[in-house]
Amino acid sequence: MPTSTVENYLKQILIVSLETNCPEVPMGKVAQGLSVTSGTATTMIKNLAENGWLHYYPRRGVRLTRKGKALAMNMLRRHRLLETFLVETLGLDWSEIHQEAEELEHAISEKVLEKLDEFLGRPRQDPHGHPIPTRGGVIRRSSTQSLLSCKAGSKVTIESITDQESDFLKFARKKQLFPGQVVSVLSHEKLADAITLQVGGAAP
Amino acid sequence: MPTSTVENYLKQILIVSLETNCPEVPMGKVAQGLSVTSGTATTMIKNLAENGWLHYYPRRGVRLTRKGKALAMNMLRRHRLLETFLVETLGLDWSEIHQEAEELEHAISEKVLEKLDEFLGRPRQDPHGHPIPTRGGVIRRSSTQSLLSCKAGSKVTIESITDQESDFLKFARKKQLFPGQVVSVLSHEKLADAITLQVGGAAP
DNA sequence: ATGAGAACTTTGAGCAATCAAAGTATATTG
DNA sequence: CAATATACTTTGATTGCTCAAAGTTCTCAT
Repeated sequence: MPTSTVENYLKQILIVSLETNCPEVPMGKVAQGLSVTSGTATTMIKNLAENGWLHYYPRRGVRLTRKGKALAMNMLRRHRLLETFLVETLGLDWSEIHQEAEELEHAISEKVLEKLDEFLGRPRQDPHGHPIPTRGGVIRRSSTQSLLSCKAGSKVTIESITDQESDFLKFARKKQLFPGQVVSVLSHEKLADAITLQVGGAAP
Repeated sequence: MPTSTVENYLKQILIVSLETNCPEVPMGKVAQGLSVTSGTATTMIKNLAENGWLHYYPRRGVRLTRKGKALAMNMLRRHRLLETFLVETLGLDWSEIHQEAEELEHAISEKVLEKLDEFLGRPRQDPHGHPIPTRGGVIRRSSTQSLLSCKAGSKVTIESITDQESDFLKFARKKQLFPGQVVSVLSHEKLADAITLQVGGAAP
């Protein structure tokens, strides 16, 4: 039985590799994403490599094995199903579910998870718009692109919100930025790493 | 924040003190109930005493402080609400919910617990017939007595099933022993620590 | 009241996860 | 190419929880 620490490391690595579209993840991203010192990450990663969860390429990074990826996908499934449950069934706020699911995902058994999936009607997406992996660990590759890479003047539909930070989510909700919403890209401020949007279907 | 180990120790002590109707619980019961060696229990208990969760009377036992009892009651509430959810909402089997709730109870936040309570319609009892403590930590003192203490010939209603062991619960269900069921006590076999029952409302 | 056994405590050790700080390799840049 | 900055690893220590085994205290029956 992997500890919940193991589960967290593997999930974090999977998330980064999905985000960057690259299976090899640098140590820095691991440590940062888990809020541990880089020394801690190195020690832990060597341990995970010894147990066959991933390959470790010193000073380069880390890559999940088949076994490691399977577990990480399962964690993502747990997390996203739980988030769906918390919003759909219990009516919790969009901005507060991430932390809750983060805890529960380590405690829920496969059996309860399946019942929950059934109860929720086997949803495909979580409340953020992210795809929920199947029991077999398959995830629908989404063809989304970052808003930052959309040309000024284009009109797009928000598919998902990647940032899970509570304050950002509150901001997003206040500005009516959620999955399904249509926005127009007015202009880019490359220097400020920002863009200006117009929300809703109206022309710019 | 208490660790889940702390939560488990306190809950176990509360359960024994409720069962025996005595606030002071001997070390042996603690170690046994948690499946740890007696040495481990001693070490841990001293630590809990230092942190104000309980009073420790060496070679005599242990007694929860107000603070300790509050947390323990809260754990019982979590456990029983979760069991109710697992049976009522997800349709899990009576005999398998204890272990599931045992894990989840440490991961669920106060906020989610309240939403769950609301969702379930603020139930008073769990599927075993045990009372669910209120948010304030109050428990309805049940006036039940053990079947073993019922006179032969008497006819009683089962209020709750105390033993949570999965095999016993399967047996109980097969024999139709569940909360609400009416049984007649036919005879006592004191030596075998057993009784003979007739199930259902029919006269003996 | 004493000696055996039960119940409990102490001691020494290990494991998993963490940090701070010192050390090493690699990349960047003048 | 050398100097420096960045990224990563090593080392030594700590914390929380656990066990096995040795030691202590208490109880109770003879």
